[in-house]
Amino acid sequence: MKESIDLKSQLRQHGHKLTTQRAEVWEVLKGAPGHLTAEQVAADTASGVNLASVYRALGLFTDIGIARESRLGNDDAARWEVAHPDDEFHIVCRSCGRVEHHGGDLVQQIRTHLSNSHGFEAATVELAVSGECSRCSDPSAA
Amino acid sequence: MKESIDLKSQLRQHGHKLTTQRAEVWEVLKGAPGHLTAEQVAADTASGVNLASVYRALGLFTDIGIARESRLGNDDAARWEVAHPDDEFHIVCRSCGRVEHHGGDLVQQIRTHLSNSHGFEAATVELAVSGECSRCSDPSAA
DNA sequence: ATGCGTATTGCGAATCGTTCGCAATTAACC
DNA sequence: GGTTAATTGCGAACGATTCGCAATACGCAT
Repeated sequence: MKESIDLKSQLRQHGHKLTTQRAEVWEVLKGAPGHLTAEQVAADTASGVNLASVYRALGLFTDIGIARESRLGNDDAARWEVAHPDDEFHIVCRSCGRVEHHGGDLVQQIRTHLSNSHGFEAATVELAVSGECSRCSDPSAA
Repeated sequence: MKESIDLKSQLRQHGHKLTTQRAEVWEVLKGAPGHLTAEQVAADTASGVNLASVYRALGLFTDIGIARESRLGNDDAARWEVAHPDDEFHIVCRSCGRVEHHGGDLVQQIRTHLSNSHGFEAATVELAVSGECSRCSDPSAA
């Protein structure tokens, strides 16, 4: 079977080593439900990878394109997640605090619109929406 | 003639005083081309308002809804601007570094899409796009 | 398997943006 | 003009992130 992303080869491709710490950080990131702060990642690593090293690993993953960093709404700590193949965006429910990912073509539509109407070629599209998720605005949907 | 926003009455409405510092911060914000960091605002005030006070003023303006805070892409400092009546979004050119505002119905489309397809009622929509603006991707447009 | 050379780690100190505590000041109302 | 509570300015405190550097571990060749 094929793992979504082969960390070792990705690192090698960019001239970096596969270390146990990087592997652990990657595992945590892959296994996490949503976005994690560096601190959360550090706490979840099997051997308690040093926070500074976690930052370095996450920064590296982001640089080589296998992770994505984002700074949601009001929060002041950055969060990371595995880079999904396609654009996606976050919606933050301000009632329950949940952060959900949304894929779909919305971001693609945004790109198209910007390109057509404004001649702007979007490299990254970061969309953070806060509001009431269906679960919170309509309790019957719970 | 009618000023876009009457600072004094806005403050009063929410039980706050109009101080010279707040007025200066407001002037800077209104007169600024784009988003400013707190530090930039402080530097631009006529009498050199203290940075902490600038933060307090900006926070207050944001709370009462007459300013808007945002944290663009890679930058790690928050920026503020006068709250425009409608949703808008920022596009950051990674070549020239310019930050442009865009109004239009794009954000409204996003709201509609989220509401219709996901039952999510968006309160705030923050969209930050980075890429190449037309000026940079096509030098002839300069 | 072993050793080498370099990338990487861990630690603590440094940095940056932002907030806090508190004494001195000042706006709003009489 | 006087009273009083809100606000300012300052410097210290804070949390997130980065940096410097000695110790360590990976990848490669042997």
